[in-house]
Amino acid sequence: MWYSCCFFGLTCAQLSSSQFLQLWVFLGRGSFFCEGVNCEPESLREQLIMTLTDVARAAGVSPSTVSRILSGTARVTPETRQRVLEQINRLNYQPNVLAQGLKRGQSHTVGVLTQELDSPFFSATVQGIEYGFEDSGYDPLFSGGHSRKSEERRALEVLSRRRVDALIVVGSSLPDSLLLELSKETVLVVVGRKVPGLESQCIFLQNVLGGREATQHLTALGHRRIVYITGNSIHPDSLERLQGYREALETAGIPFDPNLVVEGDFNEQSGLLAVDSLLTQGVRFTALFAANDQMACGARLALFRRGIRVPDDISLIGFDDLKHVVYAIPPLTTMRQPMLEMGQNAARLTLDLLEGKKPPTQNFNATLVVRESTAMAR
Amino acid sequence: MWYSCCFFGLTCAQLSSSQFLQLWVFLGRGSFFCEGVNCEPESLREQLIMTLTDVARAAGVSPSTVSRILSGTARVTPETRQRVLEQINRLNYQPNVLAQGLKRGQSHTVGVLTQELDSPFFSATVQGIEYGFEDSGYDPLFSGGHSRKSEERRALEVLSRRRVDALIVVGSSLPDSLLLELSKETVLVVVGRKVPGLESQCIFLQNVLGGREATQHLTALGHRRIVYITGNSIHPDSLERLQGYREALETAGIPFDPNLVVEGDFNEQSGLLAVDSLLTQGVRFTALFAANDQMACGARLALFRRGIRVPDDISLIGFDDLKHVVYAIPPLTTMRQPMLEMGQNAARLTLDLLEGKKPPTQNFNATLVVRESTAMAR
DNA sequence: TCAAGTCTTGACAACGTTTGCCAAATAAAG
DNA sequence: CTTTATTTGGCAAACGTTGTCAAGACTTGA
Repeated sequence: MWYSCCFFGLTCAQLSSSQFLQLWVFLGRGSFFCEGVNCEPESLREQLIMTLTDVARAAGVSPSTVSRILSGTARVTPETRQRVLEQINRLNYQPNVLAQGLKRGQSHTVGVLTQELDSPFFSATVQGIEYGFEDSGYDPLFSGGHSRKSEERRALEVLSRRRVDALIVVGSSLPDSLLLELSKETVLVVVGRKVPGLESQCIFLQNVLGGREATQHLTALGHRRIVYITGNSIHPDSLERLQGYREALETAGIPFDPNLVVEGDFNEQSGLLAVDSLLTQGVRFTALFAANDQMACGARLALFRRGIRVPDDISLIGFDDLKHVVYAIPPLTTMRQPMLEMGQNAARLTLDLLEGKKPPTQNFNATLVVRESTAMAR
Repeated sequence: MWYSCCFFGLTCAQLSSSQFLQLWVFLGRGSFFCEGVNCEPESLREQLIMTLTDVARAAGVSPSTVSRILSGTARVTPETRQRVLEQINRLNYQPNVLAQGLKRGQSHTVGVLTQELDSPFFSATVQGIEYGFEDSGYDPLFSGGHSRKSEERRALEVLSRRRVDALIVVGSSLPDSLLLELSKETVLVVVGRKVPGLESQCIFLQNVLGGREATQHLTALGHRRIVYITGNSIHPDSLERLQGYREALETAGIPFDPNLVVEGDFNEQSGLLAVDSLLTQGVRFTALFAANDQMACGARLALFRRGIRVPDDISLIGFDDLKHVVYAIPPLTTMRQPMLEMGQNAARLTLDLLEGKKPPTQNFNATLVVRESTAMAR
């Protein structure tokens, strides 16, 4: 590649890359832009990373002035500002965030601790977070603790080395106590989980309400023997939805039958297994409420394998409203969880907290979306 | 909050947070750790961020020594090393990556430019990338250009401000020319796309092979009227798979019928629409090959709505092998695309490139996974 | 015993910013 | 034409590292 550039009035065309570099080094970066000097902007822009000092030299002012203009805390003549801005543009200057971070003692980065990034559930939340930080000056730095606890601690370490200004924890298997500790050291927001003593910084769903509404939908359709497939049994989401399930049963005057509650782990396979064991045990039921859509899909397949029709024979309702369940066979009735919004809100909350504001806690509710997997009980 | 700490033999219990801080500032950070001094490690560890200088002071050596020990480029007495290591551990020192980056001129960060993070396709790749960088000392920094082009340029800017050492581009709608430019300035790896002149840094799938194999599977089952639902028409993936489709048709001695090729856009809805229009037009076919799983799901629903059975009436094959299609009704036959592996490989390749190695290009092939959505033509 | 090495360590100057402070330069007031 | 405000912009010191250079301390062989 060849560079053509002119300096001190001299025009040197066709410098090789290395010649160019030598010259550059010899003269010092700024020399090319001093008064009377004219340089092919393209080649430079591509080649080198500009610093604030370069800009200053090019505009004939001191670095401080440039810095102040950029940060807005400047009282400068409009014309100086104009000149500097011009050079910034011409040289395509990008401030070095590392240096800024070092000096200011903050990295303008927010660490996001997630579990599996590939779970459809988490990825929606994560995307919401991304959206939420757009144009805020802060960038999210994702670090996955791949649901193993030791990994999560390692991930936390990575984030701390990068001096993140705040932390968003999505789900996570970290104990409440550690999160409480963390919240003392740094700005912390928790998504999809309710940490006692930290409620104002938690973004979570009204799960018992959701569970109740899902079950009510089924009872309203005349179902009385309704199976609930739990998620990972220690997971509060699952427990709370179970609570809602029981409440709805009670208001409908249906006695709670422990045999109709069967354990899953939030994955498809567990939903399939749950239904299988139910069916082989000969348990009778007319509707299924799965603690999430993934298990509902698994359950659906188990029913399909046995030739049981949905919703004609058995009604099925899920939870989350994953993108693809609109195209399930039949399209799945489910409780929509506004994951994108929750993620966005987490970002907003973090930003507010960083600015010292104390915004009010926001409640998120699951909403029933009726599709074709539920029908009147026969 | 109260701190209790002892120094110079004196024990001061119950210092308030501000008193503690005053003392700290007055004595200088290191003072607390000098010989004969004993300090509640917990409160300190939580409270302050340790610097290399703190560690040096605590261990009674110079910062340079600590730095050398950490970077391994040191010849130090074992006992000094021991002493320093002890302090590092005790103070829970985490190096400041920002400062390191500034000094060394590299951030140990790799920018990852993606489109929609919520697409199941991309999220798998992204996770692969994450895995690939684990324990490498480099961290991926994700930045989503939400498939709008202007966004992508903005994202690129963000990454450049953060002085990323390398760039991984996943898909992206950025023009080839720009990628070529970028590859001159920085280490660049492209995933899921083949940029002419940059093949050795591209991780892509042998799409025509995949398309051919998918179609061959159908022809082998006796199908002769096979529909191909394209992806976004300008997308090379879709075009190459079409190419494979045509090749397979030719070897099977089946004439190519343009009426059997119908346009989609990689989303579920377009698959549904495609089948709908085919059916209302009265086009006859016995098998469907969708350019990705999402469209296959859409197609499946369209067939379901019309009471057409899969695979009894019509066979259906997808592409990608998304996680959830194992639980489709019926489980979907598809071409598995090793997205996780490709992501991991992208990370590895980037790492190698950063180290100046020139690893050989790797080929990725889609593999047929037969499930229950395809059957012999009647 | 001394010169010439080897080893271990510390001082110091960067890296690219930001910011407090201070000195010109200008404008306003006497 | 002073004196006093007010603006404007430069100097220099950080921030937490790293790497070069050289100074001591200690060996070694003559």
